[in-house]
Amino acid sequence: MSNSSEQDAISSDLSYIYPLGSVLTYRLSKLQARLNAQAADLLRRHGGVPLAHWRVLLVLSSGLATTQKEIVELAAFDKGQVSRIVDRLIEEDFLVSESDVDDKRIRKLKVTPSGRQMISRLIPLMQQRQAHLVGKFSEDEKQLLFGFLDRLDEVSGKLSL
Amino acid sequence: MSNSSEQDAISSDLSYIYPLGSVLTYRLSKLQARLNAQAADLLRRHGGVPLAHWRVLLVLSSGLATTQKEIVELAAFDKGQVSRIVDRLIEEDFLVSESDVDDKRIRKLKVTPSGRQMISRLIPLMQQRQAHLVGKFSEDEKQLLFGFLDRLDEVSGKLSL
DNA sequence: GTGAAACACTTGACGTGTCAACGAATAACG
DNA sequence: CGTTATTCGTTGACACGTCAAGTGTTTCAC
Repeated sequence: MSNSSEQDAISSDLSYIYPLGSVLTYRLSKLQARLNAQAADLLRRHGGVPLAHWRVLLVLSSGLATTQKEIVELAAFDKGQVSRIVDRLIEEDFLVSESDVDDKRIRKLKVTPSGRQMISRLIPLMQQRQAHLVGKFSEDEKQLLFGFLDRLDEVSGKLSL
Repeated sequence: MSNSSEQDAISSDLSYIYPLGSVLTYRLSKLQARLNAQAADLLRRHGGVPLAHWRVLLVLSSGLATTQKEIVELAAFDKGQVSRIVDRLIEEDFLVSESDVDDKRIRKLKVTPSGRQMISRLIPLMQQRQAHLVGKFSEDEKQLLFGFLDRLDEVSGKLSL
């Protein structure tokens, strides 16, 4: 039943990570996974699109972005991913694109009626979900939570270790 | 400059999501991405393995798991992913497996000296990182933060919408 | 025993996310 | 002007994550 001394040394070094539930990054990772699954499930069951497609469509439909660059800036998505997702959304007739008159690099994007219809159908659900998620938090608690997230954002940059 | 009335209707429905930074799931998603990138970068720069491989290796090296099933249960990873990662770790000589004598379905896993050496080298870094992340939080704040995460876990299950 | 169910793991398919190299077009500078 | 730099977008490569179907093994009920 005895480990080698080598193994013992490592085990004791590691003891601090157990239970895993007390490691922040682990907790966040799991929570995130569950929230994504919840959203994806909701979208799928209601005949919607994959989650990432939904997020792109949502930004576009808001009117705050009409090009891929703007989507990338607004939502901090990867431009490669956005490029591919836009392709898919066009194939599925949720978007159309036309090249800009002044700048031929740019694809001007527009939500089609079909896309708009789907968004209208799903938005109430997503609103209900948001309410469900933060509904039990008081204003003060929300403030506190977002403050914590801000502080974690600050230390989540490059490390010089 | 005027949108169609259809589009206006949707835009106003969506107005609540801007700025995106105030949407919880968006904030968590971005934070998570940054934290993962930070960890992955740290591991890569120090000649380590990909993040998911590291997590599997860490659980195994703790001695709390010796089979894939146990890893999956302890860390809530996907069993398919674990299967593939274990394959890779064996190829790279960080693990060895032998089939259980009593139950031929089971792969008993053991960290090799080579794997153990890499873990020992990286653990201090990862500890420093954890300290960096939560270092500026007081005990009370940590308590509060984890409490919030617990409450979010509770509402992140299946929705019947 | 023998067949059905449960189990440990594998595999395939797909979606998500990141990075880096690249092409085409435009902007900036001499 | 024309060269150089920058920008918008595309593409390839890979890691990560989830789900479901499939394989072989053991367990359990009968």
